[in-house]
Amino acid sequence: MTARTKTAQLTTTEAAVLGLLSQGPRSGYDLKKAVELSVGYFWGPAKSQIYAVLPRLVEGGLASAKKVAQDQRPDKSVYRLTRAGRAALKTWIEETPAPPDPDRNPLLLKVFFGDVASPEILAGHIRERRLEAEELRSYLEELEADPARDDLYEALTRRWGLEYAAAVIRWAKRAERELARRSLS
Amino acid sequence: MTARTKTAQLTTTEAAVLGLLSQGPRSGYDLKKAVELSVGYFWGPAKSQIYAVLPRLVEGGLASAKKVAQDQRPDKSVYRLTRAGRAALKTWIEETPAPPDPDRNPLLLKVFFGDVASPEILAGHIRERRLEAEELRSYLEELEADPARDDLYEALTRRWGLEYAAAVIRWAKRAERELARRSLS
DNA sequence: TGAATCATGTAAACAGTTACATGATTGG
DNA sequence: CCAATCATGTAACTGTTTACATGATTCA
Repeated sequence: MTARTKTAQLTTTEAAVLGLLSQGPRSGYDLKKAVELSVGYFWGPAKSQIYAVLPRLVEGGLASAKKVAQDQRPDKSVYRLTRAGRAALKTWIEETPAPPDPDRNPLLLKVFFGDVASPEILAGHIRERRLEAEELRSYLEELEADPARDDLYEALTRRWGLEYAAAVIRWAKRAERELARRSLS
Repeated sequence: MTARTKTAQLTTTEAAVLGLLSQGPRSGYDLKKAVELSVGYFWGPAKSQIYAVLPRLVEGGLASAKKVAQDQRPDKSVYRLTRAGRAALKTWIEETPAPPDPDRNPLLLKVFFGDVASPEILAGHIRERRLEAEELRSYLEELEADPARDDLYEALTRRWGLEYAAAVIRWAKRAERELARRSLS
């Protein structure tokens, strides 16, 4: 009675890996790269976890592994999505409830208790967050210009990123201004 | 050589609890309530964790505990921020780097791999996220109307919430529209 | 020569959640 | 009478991260 992995639902990272495998077979190493280039800004697991997840998927029949010998490169294992894997991904997308958002936001916690600290330093943290958002924005705008990427679902995620970045930037600018005023008085 | 807790830096939940204690002494139970009414929408630890954190803070000298006997109510322990606690909170706010944002967003992962699933169901998930955001918005707008709450730092966090909610709503409306179109074809 | 890339993993720790446990008092 | 509130905690688990480990090859 080795029933177990059967209906056990996926972790988010497992789902992310299945999702990436749905775009084609990849090794753990490839997956790590693929994460950085696509879902990285809203889902970025450590590489050790990718390697931990893969055998679990194989065990559950959601992916298959094939050892590929290479010369002048270390051997690698290439993983491929199975039909069961695709079905599991579909179920995860459709049925697993996504936790409500906004979730945990440590920066906001700093702001909320900001009167305990120096307004200048706090403004510095906010400024850094704004710079990050500005970088994200230009990265996403570059992607947007690329005509190879006009898939609806990619566009939707990208536009969330842009919407989010715009919100951060607008908020941060105002907050920086007001904290600067507070510093003076 | 029992050096240990000294410079060990705070977890985010510890910082959150110290922050709430900076507003006055409270019991674990009070803290749980206070979380819900203030930082709850961007930091909401389980009550079991609040109870776990409190003795740790006392051990580290960041808070002090006093048992209060009550009649017709269970006894309680009331915690008070110490001077060291306030200093630790300040250090956390000023020096602990906040992880970059956007962070983990499972809904976005669903959208990104959306072509594996049904557009109607996906649109449903997005709609739910929008409804959550609309609720958050009206909650925060209510707070904004309350003249007792015109503290700068509270206002800054509240405005982030409003900015965020607006971004979600705008994004979701468009996404829902486009997915509906996709469903038809 | 030395850093970066390719390639895979293990071990230990960590922050946090869920479920479980108990029991009195108040208010509808 | 029953649900909610008051009040505190433990035990088990989960998902994830960080640090450690190894070693070949390519390129500046």
